[in-house]
Amino acid sequence: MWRMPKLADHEERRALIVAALLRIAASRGLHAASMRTVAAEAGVSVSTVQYYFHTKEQLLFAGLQHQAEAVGRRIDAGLEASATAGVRDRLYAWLVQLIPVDEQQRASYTVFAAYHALALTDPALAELSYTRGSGELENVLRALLADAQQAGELSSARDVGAEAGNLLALATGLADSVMANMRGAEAAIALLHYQLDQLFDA
Amino acid sequence: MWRMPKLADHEERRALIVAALLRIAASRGLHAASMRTVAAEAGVSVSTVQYYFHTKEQLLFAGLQHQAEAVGRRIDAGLEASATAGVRDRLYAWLVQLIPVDEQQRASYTVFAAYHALALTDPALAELSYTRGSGELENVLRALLADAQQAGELSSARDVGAEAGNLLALATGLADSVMANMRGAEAAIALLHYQLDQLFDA
DNA sequence: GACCGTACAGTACAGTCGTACCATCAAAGC
DNA sequence: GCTTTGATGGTACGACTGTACTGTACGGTC
Repeated sequence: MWRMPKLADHEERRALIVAALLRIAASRGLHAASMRTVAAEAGVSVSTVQYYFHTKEQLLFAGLQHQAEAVGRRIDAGLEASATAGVRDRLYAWLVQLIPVDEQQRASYTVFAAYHALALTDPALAELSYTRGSGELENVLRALLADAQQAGELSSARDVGAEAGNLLALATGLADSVMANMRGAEAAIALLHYQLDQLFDA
Repeated sequence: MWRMPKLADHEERRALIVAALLRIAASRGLHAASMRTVAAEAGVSVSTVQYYFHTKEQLLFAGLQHQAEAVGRRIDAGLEASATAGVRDRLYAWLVQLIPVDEQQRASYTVFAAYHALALTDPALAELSYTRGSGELENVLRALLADAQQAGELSSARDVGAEAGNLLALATGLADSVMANMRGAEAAIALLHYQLDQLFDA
């Protein structure tokens, strides 16, 4: 039996365990993520999970934090990849990251939905998930729209604040509809394109 | 001690227990709804809950069904109340029902979110919640928009199918943002009005 | 008035939960 | 080489879970 080197990398071990937690949450639901199932999925003992996350609450918090950071990174990456494009395309590149197109993004959304539901009845979780950067997303959109307006791409009659809020809500709602199997991801993306056309062509 | 009359009204007793389940789900979360807590909340014994819902799964299903019917009734009522108004106002009356404005609607949304999250990892629940009337909502919207187009209230350049989908997604996303404390219900309603203005004034 | 089915209450059981505790084993410091 | 300490496994405990089983009081039927 191979043994861990003595002074373990705490960051790495915590990441290993959190990854196991998120895999279980995505496949079997957050309610199925117990100390024992997470430990088994990570290939360690329950004591090891306890060692790095003293209580289950801390483990759950770490899972949410990890998830939020991963989503944030993905969105930023999408925006940077289109840094040289026009504002409309940059807006699209940003918003389309919210639509679950592949299995990984569906898994990500599933975990997020579970935490979201939990936060609605758990004040501690709510604070962790909402105060942290929920309004930031809208600010990024607002800045992009303001750029478009200054560049003359967007009619000055539009309210950038309202448009930013509505675009974010639209993308969120479309993501919901895809997860609920109301339509495919391609259909949701087509609807997103349609809305951006209405916004920029008028 | 007062006793139940012998031949009990099954509909009524089931409704009593389901109501207790939904109260717990809204206040403490669906994970806190066990056979014992539901029984205690309903003021009956665990055996009584078992008697009317043989398994916990059946109880959960009944809870979702009850919730879906309640929401459906509320939306229909909002639409009927504005039956004599113009299409734009009817559209608004319909969509605004999705925004959680009072504590009861917040509770309703909390329960729905919990079931939604559960359904993402439970095929049986998913079938019950999605195949049943998720596309119907969009059809109602589409019909309203088609009416508006025929009446000349809405530009014929608009794609009623896309607009219906996007309006529903927008309302869903706005409801999300209100629940996440990103903004108040009034702000969400203002955004909804803004979008309808864009749709009908252009 | 005997009998049967309905509508409960109480309880027991096997399993899982989070967590606390103890043992161990390898590396580091002296 | 011995001791200390970081990292881990194993296990036990009390609480809680869903469900099965048993008992029993009442209403309706004959």
